[in-house]
Amino acid sequence: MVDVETSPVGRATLEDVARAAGVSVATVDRVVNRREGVREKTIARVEAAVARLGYRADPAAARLARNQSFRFVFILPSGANSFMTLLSEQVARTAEWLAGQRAFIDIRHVDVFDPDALAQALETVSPAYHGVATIALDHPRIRAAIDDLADRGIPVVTLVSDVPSSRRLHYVGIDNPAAGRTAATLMGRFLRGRKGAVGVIAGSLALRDHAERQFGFHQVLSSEFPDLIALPAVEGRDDSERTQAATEALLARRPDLVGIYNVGAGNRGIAAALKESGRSDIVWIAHELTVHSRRLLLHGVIEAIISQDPGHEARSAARVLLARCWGDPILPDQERIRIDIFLRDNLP
Amino acid sequence: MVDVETSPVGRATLEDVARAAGVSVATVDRVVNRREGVREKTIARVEAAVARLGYRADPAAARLARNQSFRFVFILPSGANSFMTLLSEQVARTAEWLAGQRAFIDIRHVDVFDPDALAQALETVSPAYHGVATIALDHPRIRAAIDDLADRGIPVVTLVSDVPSSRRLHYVGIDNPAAGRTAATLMGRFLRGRKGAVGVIAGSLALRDHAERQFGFHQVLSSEFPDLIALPAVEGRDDSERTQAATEALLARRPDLVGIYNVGAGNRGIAAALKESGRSDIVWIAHELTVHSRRLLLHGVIEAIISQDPGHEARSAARVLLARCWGDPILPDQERIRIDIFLRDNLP
DNA sequence: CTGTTAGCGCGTTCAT
DNA sequence: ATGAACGCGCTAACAG
Repeated sequence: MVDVETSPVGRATLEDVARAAGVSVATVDRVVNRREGVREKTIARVEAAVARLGYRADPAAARLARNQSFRFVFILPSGANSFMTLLSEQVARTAEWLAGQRAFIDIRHVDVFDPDALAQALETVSPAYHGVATIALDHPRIRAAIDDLADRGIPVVTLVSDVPSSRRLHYVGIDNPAAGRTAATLMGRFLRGRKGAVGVIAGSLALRDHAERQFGFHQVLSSEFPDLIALPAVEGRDDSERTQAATEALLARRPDLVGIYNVGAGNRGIAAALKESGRSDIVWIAHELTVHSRRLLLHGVIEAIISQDPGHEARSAARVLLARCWGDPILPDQERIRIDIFLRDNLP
Repeated sequence: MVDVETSPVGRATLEDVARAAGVSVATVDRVVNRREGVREKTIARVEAAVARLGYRADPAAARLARNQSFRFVFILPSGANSFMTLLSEQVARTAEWLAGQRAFIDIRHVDVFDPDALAQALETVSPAYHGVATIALDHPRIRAAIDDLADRGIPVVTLVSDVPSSRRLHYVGIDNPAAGRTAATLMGRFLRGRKGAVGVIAGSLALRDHAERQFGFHQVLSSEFPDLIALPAVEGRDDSERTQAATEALLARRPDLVGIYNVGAGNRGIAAALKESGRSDIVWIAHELTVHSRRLLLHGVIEAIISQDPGHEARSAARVLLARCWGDPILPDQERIRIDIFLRDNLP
């Protein structure tokens, strides 16, 4: 019981510092918050007192005194697959939480496959908002709309899928090429000793996250697992029926199919096609933990799920926006969204 | 751009409610905080006003007015392997964060392999503390010490390794049997088509987390992968040298060894033994992402790492303790510690 | 340049 | 059973 790190209890207040430095609270406030109009000498005196007393501002009191509130708008896809529904729910929860921090979230839904609709939504964001979070398409008009908001002083956070060339404040989501590589490594390892083709299904390669995953997957599979051939991606529009049709075509075309990597949604369609075909030895890796993918994983139909935590993402987007409004720094560690791998054994 | 969920901006205050209900703020406060001494009729009137205005207390103002601060003590192992060092760092960071919430953390270090030292540390916790977090041993004297603290009104949170039969407030850590099962599934899948023995190395089976992981691993490996034989666990005391010796003995004893599952620390010892033996085809799965295990994973020596996020654990323990002090509910979703799987592709 | 002071929304006496 | 008033630590407007 040596080595006891003890923290001073009972913190110093602005007034304590003022007294110690022989100045008024207003001056201390100016120094602490780096405002204009204080002599160098006074600054030094105050800073010495701050250091000596170990003063740290009480954020609760500051927030109360500042008495501002903020409004953010989250623009989410309306074509609600299970993952997007989860995300919307988590945004709603986050909104409740935020209300306690004097910040408020409005939610708007737009068609994610329609760049014009999204662009228009972004272009018409009311100046009453202090921040925007959205699942963006990487498209020139969207990029312009984001840059425009930035010019108007409204920070934009991209969620789930990034627009790297834009002036968005921050991207909240996983590293999608890495997610694709992760899927490829799992696929290759799970298929050890087998030869054949691996099908890749995406919602749309116009979606940056899907394209990036696909890219990472092909990269690793072709370089590390020469016995496996990753097929060019087919598109299922994140929709069960179309995905089922695409899978059926794939199964018919490739009798040598040993694996399927689904980059997007529509897992129920794949399950149906697979069941119907009777091919039970196909290793299937999917994205996003939802009620459906979870069930398929538990039944051994899906072998692994690569996922991202929608709750973490919603909270992170809100924290980043809020930090920006308060001028606080963000903690990159806490905001980093992990690439989760779920097997049936480590399901939450 | 239909479907716009708009939240009311500009929240109602206690005073607004008081005015609306025709009473004073003190009375509203009594009703809202469920204090004694208000007539049924008045309560009803106030609650109606609360509902009508959608009043929600401002936690910042409440904390400020209450003007209390709390002290917690974290009792951590002194035998610092890399993971424990990471955890200590994260606890220190959390302490900084907490200071902003008017709560303070002291850190104590004790020998984790000595139940008496830990028990004594717990038994002598000063009544000045409002909560304790510790990596506990599951041992009668420890259990008694925890229950004792609970009797004294000091809540205890167990970290990383649980003491389920005690009256601890909460366990912050992963589901260890599930972690073991996860390791087994990965091991079995990665070894598809191969036959042989799989070695299991633990720090000590007296540590509940290690024993549970070992249990889960054996359970799944024996039931799902009949070609693989999980050997009884050998102990390495979470120490590199002893772990190296144990691994060398294992390698010598079992020429049919195809896999190693290390439940605890000491990975550098295993790496040394493996290198020296020249057996490069052994699938090795380890626990906890540290600088060492990370390097081994990147070099392809370790195939997968099962991990838990020490930053999340430290913050979670603090949040749970704080929530208890404030009488706030905890959000199980946010406090659940995930079983992370890292391959070289999804490293943070 | 620096000091004084009135709130911010809620908790908590102390009166009534 | 209810109300008035002060204080928590900080910000901001104004005074000097």
